[in-house]
Amino acid sequence: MTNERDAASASESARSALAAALSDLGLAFERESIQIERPADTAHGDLSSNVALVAAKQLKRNPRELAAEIASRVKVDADFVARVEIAGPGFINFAFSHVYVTEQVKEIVRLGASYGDGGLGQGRAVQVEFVSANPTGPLVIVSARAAAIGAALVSILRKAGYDVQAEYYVNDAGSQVAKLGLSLLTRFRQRLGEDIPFPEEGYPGEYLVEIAREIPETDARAWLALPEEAAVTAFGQAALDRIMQMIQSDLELFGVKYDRFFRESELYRDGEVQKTLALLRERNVVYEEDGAQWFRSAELGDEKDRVLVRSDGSPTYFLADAAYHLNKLRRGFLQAIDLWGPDHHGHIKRLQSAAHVLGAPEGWPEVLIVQWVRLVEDGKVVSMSKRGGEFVTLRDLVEDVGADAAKFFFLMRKTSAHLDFNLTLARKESDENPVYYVQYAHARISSVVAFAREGGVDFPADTSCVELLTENEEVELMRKLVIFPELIRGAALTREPHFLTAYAQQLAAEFHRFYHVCRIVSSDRRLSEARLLLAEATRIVLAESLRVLGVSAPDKM
RNA sequence: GCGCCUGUAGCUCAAAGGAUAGAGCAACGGAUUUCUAAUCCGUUGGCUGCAGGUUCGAGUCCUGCCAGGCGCGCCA
Repeated sequence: MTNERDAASASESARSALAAALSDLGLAFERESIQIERPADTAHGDLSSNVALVAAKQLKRNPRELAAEIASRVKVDADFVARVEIAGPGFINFAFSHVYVTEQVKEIVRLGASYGDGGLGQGRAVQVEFVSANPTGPLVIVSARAAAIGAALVSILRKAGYDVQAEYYVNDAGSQVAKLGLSLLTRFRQRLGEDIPFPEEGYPGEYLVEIAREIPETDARAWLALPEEAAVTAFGQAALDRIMQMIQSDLELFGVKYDRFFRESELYRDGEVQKTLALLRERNVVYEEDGAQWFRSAELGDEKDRVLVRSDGSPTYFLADAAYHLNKLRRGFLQAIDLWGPDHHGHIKRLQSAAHVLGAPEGWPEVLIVQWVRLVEDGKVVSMSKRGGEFVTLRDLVEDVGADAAKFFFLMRKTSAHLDFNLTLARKESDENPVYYVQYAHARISSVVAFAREGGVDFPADTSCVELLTENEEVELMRKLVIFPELIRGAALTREPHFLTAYAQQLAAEFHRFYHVCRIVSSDRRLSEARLLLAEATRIVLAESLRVLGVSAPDKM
């Protein structure tokens, strides 16, 4: 632990105090079953427990009276808690002491970016696999959302203390490569002036015309001379390589980084697909029917049985996917999170049941469905398909609204919910746009710090002056700062980055309020230094919130 | 037909089973001799799709409807 006195330990302190009070009253209550939560309304204090409400039911007592009795016996650590109060139907509320809150401000300034780093993960390995779009064209909008969410999850989990690997699964095997090859082959022949129709099953996008223009003519002519199947394969590989380059440069443009691009073809090359099939056979979950080999997924909770090997002997995508996940498991990822599109939700059961048969825990891997995105412009839904069979791409979006706004907007909504992306709003560089609102707060602080230094006021070596921060706006801002470690923990546990977009906006709002009411650089030197420290603590937490969301924190705007 | 996701203010969305359901935008009215007005303050706005149930307590969990999206292939 980098920070022993963070808000989590404040909760622990409150829990211990309650447990002692309960046992004082002769009530047997398991310590872990005492719930401590953070009230939605800050008027209800900083921490709250419903233990009296729960106990009252069992004891058939009046909850408020019981709460009063418990509260009167609570002995709290004054370094953490200033007041204990009864409220509502019988909640016991704790208010942080001023000492605790101001100590946290010092702590934030001392720790810098590592404030909020948590021990939740305890260094455990987690893999997050996201986007993994088929390499048959540029990344489209739903992939952009998955990229934003996946990258944010990776950062959040890392901050929460997990050893995280970000991976992209490249489907570079199977029938689509042949389709892609045939498409490029046709485009190349068209480039040579042949008047031939484009295959109906092909990928009609303009990008293949461009690739057909870019590939060296001598190479391509040599491929054309090969037998048809070999020719299609050669063109397919060429298309695949170029498209993966496009995808990687799109991701780079978006500021999303991976630790590994895992190719499906590796699984075939290393015989892992066949080995996986053999393992499933050993477990007696495979049978043959109509010349195909089936997985008994219906017995394992799926709607029906699924084909592993087709009657023509070729393995299905599902078998390869099972092999891929066995590979993940063997790489030691006891936690694996897959982000999939909503059109794949029907695959969750079959994959989890196959993985379970192969030795994974139940419910492994965790699959998060990233719901569809609709683009809205001037109040109307924008069609995602453009001329020539192309779709609005990640690159189009980034060029339109910028990577910061795109990411922030994608992360404002919970992952499982449909998202209407308001292009008109995202384009605006004004106060209506939440991402600028947050970034502006950061820039404003940087500017004020610079101003203060010019005037000879700097961060003091002796930080005890923060005790002077007693104005309402100062206290509210500090209370917002100290919950940051919990937010990281919560976002990591629920796998929901949108907690942090909401938090960043709230924190920015608290700062702006504080700034408006409390002049930072004034003739009172000690107070100026104290406020400068508070501003800096805010800047640190804002910057860190934005960093895990993948959004830049500018010093000037 | 079956399965998954969604339904909250005019719009976009929060609320990890808790207290009077909150923000932003939009609309209207205010605030600056001062460190960034891309800011702040205020007002208006709600039968949380409908009906039951579980619970001390339900927007949240369960059941049934209604509406929208997606899926239900020896495609990936």
